[in-house]
Amino acid sequence: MPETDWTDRHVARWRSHWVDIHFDDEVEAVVTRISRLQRFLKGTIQTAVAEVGIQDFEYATLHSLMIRDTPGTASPTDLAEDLGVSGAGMTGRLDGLEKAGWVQRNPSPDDRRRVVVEITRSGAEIWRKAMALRGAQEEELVAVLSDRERAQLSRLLKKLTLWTEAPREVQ
Amino acid sequence: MPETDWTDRHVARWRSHWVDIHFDDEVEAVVTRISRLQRFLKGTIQTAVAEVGIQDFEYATLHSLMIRDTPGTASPTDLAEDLGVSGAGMTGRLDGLEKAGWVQRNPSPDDRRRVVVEITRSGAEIWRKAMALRGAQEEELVAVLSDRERAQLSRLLKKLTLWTEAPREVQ
DNA sequence: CGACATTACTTCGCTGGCGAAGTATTCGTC
DNA sequence: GACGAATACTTCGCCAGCGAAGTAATGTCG
Repeated sequence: MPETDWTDRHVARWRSHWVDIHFDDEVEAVVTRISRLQRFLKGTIQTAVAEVGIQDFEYATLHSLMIRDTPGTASPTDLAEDLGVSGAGMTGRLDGLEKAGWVQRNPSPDDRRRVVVEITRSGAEIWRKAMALRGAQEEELVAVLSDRERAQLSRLLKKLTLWTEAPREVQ
Repeated sequence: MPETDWTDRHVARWRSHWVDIHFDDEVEAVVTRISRLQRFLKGTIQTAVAEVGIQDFEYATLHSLMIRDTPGTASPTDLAEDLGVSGAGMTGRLDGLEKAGWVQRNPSPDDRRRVVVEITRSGAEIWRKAMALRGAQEEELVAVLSDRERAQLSRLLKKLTLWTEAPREVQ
């Protein structure tokens, strides 16, 4: 008897209760598993950042600062867009990060409307620590797949992301 | 030249900037793509529920009520656990849903501490409408894969979810 | 050059959600 | 069967984030 995961049980339940609603098992399974994996990953980040004494949204902001083309520096607007938060929300985040000494806000020399956010030494340090913990947990997860499977999964996921990222026609 | 997605560019950027940090490209790619797909799916739900005039967390609560073994009825605690919100948060959500007439709170006959949440006719109706819109968009996404690829992806994802759901040893 | 639109942030009022404390009920056990 | 622990919610005070309005600087174009 093959092992079942939460999603298998979910789909079976659905099948028996909602026979009248149009519903593709395989689609629902893929979508549900992606959601559940993301929930798990969110949990790993949560424990990783808690360990170094930082909050998840603070880590996310530092992370976004570090993974860009100009590592460690960006405008509040860029960060807000990357992280999917509003401008107002980013102002609040930066207030907190600045008070904690993890970033610094400087006026832009070219454009006096602009602000340049820069990560500090201690900000980069705490980010690295959280990164390491988080990375280790992610590797543990993906380690259940062989190299071949990992590449296969990556390829299939990329087919989906390419579609989501493609500019959509406006009807 | 093969097409690149956001994740490819992210990994390449990482490679060039952070050569000193331990980092597995394939792991990062898988994890990042899952996150980005989830973000996309969250967006599709957002537009679907907006169309029927309901908020995402309201939809999620109704959904959780409907997909369980006893469709349409549950305790606040069950719902809170399923949805990953606190008890206090669930009280707030139910207050809103009840005021909108989509659920009803009744005292449990067996245990006077308990509350039985039940979906109303209009609650079930609005849930179905949102479901249909959401389902259509998800099918559109997964349709970029062939049947064979879809099954393959589902199988690989299941390998991961099984691991995440397995009871972990306490060290 | 000057008026109007646009851009880049910040402030403000409000809302969803959290953890802790509170209330009521039921369970366990001596 | 009485008393302390556990369970099931709700209330309370607080915080992150949102949209809208506000402020200041820069573009645009007649």
